Amino acid sequence: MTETWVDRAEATLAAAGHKRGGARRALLELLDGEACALTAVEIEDALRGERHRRRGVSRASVYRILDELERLRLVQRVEIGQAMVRYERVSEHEHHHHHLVCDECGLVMPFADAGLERAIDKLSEKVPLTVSEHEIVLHGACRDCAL
Amino acid sequence: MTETWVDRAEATLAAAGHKRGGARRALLELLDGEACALTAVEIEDALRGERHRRRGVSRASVYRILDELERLRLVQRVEIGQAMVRYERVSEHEHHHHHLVCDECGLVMPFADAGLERAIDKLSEKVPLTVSEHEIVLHGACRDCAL
DNA sequence: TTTGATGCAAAATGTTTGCAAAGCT
DNA sequence: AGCTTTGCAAACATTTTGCATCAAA
Repeated sequence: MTETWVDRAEATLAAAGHKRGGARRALLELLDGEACALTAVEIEDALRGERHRRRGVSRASVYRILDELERLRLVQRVEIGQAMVRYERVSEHEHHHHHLVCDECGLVMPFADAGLERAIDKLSEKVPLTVSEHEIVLHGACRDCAL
Repeated sequence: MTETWVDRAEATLAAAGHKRGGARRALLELLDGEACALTAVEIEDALRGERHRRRGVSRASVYRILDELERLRLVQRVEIGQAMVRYERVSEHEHHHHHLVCDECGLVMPFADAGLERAIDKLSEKVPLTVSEHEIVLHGACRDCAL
């Protein structure tokens, strides 16, 4: 891969008429390194922590930036029934995935399944809605909690 | 069907040691008549409106009652990315269904698909989680909004 | 030097809790 | 009577907004 997600995001933002900004850059870099969905508070905390020489970003900015990234389809909202919304980057190359949620401890894991995607795609054409996205969440108990 | 959902709910509640109450009864009757998921506020408003000679129920009670009904698996939470949680009754007889959401106008519609359920059930066994429930949401534009 | 980006604080929204009054058994 | 249920208001948590300041082009 020659273009990182951060690069694509920056390009998309520029094309949409945005100037650059340190807070947004830090947030993009954080999301690029995350495998799965984070909440706004988790993002804020991760950015405040000094690891990776990142700068702190105010919560309002976290929300504003995520909102704009979502509008540009660079991140997607993931709702998994935990009161808080989660966000994760949308990658062009990687496989689309969904989420497993442990209702005991709150653990969130990604999963992907080609058969399921096929079933959803086929279904999407038969439904009274022009489908643009779909979200699947499996709830249950993770291995640790199921003991 | 000889037993309504309201009857089953009342019986389940009684078995769990609950006394009867007018607010809960009104809420049960409302949910029984609803085809799809409602938010707490929609429930409160529907109950305040005098149609069906229903009584008003305070918002705190709406939440408390829904919470208990969810614990008893009489209603289920539905999260469809609209900031508010929705609730709908769980029927033993009717087919399990999922949701279509119009991101333009907020319309929520139910749908069911046996093939999809099969795919999910099969998948549920292969995943590192003891799956108890699943939720599928298709987002897009409804017929009116897609014009 | 104009326009967008950001931080801070206040406000708005959705949900939960504490407590006293009312209702069920 | 002794318990649960309910309403009201206050508390809470998350998200959004207003406004002044700062930074990019």
